[in-house]
Amino acid sequence: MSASRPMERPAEIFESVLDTFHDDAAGRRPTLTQVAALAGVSLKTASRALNDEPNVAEATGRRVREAADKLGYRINGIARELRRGATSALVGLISGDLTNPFYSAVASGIERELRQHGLQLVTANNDEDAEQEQALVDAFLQRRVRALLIVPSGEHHDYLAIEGNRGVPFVFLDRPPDGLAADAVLIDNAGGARAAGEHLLSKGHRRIALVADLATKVPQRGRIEGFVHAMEAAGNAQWKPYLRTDVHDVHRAEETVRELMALEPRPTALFTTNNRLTTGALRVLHGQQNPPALIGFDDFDLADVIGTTVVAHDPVAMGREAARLAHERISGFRGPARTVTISTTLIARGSGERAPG
Amino acid sequence: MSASRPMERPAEIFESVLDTFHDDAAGRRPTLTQVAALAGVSLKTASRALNDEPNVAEATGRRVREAADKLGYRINGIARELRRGATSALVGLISGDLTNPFYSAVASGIERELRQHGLQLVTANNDEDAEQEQALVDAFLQRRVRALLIVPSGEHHDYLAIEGNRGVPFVFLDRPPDGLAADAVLIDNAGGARAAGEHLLSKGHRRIALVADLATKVPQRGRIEGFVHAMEAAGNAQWKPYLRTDVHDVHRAEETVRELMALEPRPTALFTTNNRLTTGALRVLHGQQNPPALIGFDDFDLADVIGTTVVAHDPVAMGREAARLAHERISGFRGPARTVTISTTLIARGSGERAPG
DNA sequence: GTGAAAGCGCTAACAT
DNA sequence: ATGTTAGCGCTTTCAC
Repeated sequence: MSASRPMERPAEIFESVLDTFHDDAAGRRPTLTQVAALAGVSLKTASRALNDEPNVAEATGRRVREAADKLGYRINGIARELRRGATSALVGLISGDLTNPFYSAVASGIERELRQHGLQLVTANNDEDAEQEQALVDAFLQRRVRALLIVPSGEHHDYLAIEGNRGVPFVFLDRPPDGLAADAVLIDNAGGARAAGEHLLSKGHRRIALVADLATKVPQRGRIEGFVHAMEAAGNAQWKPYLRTDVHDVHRAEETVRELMALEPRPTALFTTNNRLTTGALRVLHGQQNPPALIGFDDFDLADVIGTTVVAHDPVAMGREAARLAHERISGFRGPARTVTISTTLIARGSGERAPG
Repeated sequence: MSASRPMERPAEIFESVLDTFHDDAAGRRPTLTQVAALAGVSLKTASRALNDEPNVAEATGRRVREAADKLGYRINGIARELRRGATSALVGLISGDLTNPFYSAVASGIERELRQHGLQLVTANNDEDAEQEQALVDAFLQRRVRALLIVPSGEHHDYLAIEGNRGVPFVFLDRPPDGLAADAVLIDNAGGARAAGEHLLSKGHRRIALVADLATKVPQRGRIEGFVHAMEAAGNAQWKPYLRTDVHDVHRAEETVRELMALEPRPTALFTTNNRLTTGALRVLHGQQNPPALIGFDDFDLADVIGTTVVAHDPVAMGREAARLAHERISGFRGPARTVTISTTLIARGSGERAPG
């Protein structure tokens, strides 16, 4: 996997490839004018025939269609879009890497919903980098996408405010917009985390470790706060030495869990605040005799087989809802910004039900 | 796990963006002509300035850029593309649903590689349906994608032959093109499956069950044949009563494995030919006392934790290679169709090393 | 260094 | 029922 190059500006991004285009005459496609000529009709009649517009004689229509087939004609969507108002049938999604099942599930939900409305999804990876994200937003807007769905990496989104005004709807997923009013689809992070905390408390745990990702991200903060809330409501302070935040990848998660388990006294339970961290914890804990209890935020494949208790939610539904909100805007809805909250469910599979010590 | 109803946000927040559309033409973006007018220069000079072309006076350039900023101008990529030859910077990918980690990993590899070259990925889901696939190909060609990457569902691809000739490169992933010559990136299915068979034989297994997906698909046939080849080379025929094909989803896989394990005598080992089927097998076998040996084709997340022996390959690399082939065609390469084969590795993690009975 | 005119391939408006 | 004319917003001649 090659390292990413220094960031290009969007204007350049789309030029670099066009420069490499040598041979144009060879691959030039037939135009509507040529179809019309072959069929012996005017441009507009050919257009009418191929678009199934009224007022075309049966025989004329057939002749045009035959000519089109013969030439291998395919309508030029770019020209059509320019003429129809320079706005495409594309909807952009900017998110993290699709190898993360959360993002790919979201993308899948979006794609399915958009398809219902004849819209097409264009995906791009922000590499969890705010600058890259902004460049992609620029690139998409140049492309005249109909809407922009963002699982934001950057914290401040006020640079988007002007765009929202000009009629390109934005929908934020997972993290709320900051600096502008826009539609959003969020997870009930605090509620899910509180449920996890309460569940562990109810099994008698007190020394509960919290392993969290970057505390700068709003969803992570929500999960941390929800957990803390549960602890405080129960008057439990014994978890405090076991708080670990800013654990951002699987490797660091493994290290962190290993360190936690080496403490005296060691925690009797773990709560990991996303799928990556849960994976790391499982790698360390699996096969250990007398492992601590474990609850992970985010459901994952084979969690049932491994027996991992999780705070589950539905990322495909998130994508679907986001696409629905976007489509309503595209269709002309002009109301105030809306927020859809995706609920969470605690699924007990064993790991979260182990008793302390 | 359903979405709650949209909620409205506090009144202070939504005064800003979404309900202000009373100016000139509601959502219409400023054009280069307007920028030029504001800067007091001609259309062409504005174009030159914003595209960093030579022959623009320092001061003129600055004036134009200021005007563009002031108006919130963003170049209209559609108009540019039309003028430059009606071909976009988009590359299409048609595959199965992205919730399948194989497809999302492939998509991720493609996206990363394309980005290096200033190309953007557009994804679409064929729903494993040949008709849907053909419709998507049509849609993408109308969009004037620069290349089309396909993990095909349909068996016959001769309907693409005309297009390939017209300069839109196709790259097939996972399944070879049928009916036309085109680049392809394939997995060494037969080799990987043979290795799995030999591995199980070497541990002393003879009654080995083969659980395969739709035998109509070429990759599945390759895996079945590779396995059979290993059995025949070893002079083993005892596997034959345990052959099960056309098992297409997790649920059927569970049923099938359950049925196999109820046979007398029961098989001492299982080989499942893709990630879905392996998942199904694991659901049935996990926690069983004295489970059969198991090898799965396709690596998967947490296979190390569960201890599942797999025939691994690198789907991200598949995507990367496919994008590379496509980019070379886009850049003018005109040679004959090429095929890249992705190798497989057997990763022993325990489940494939269990001895018979 | 700058500008005027032409036209990419299509559709909308207004003929006929 | 069909044709003519005019652009969509930009880049490409070619002129100054």
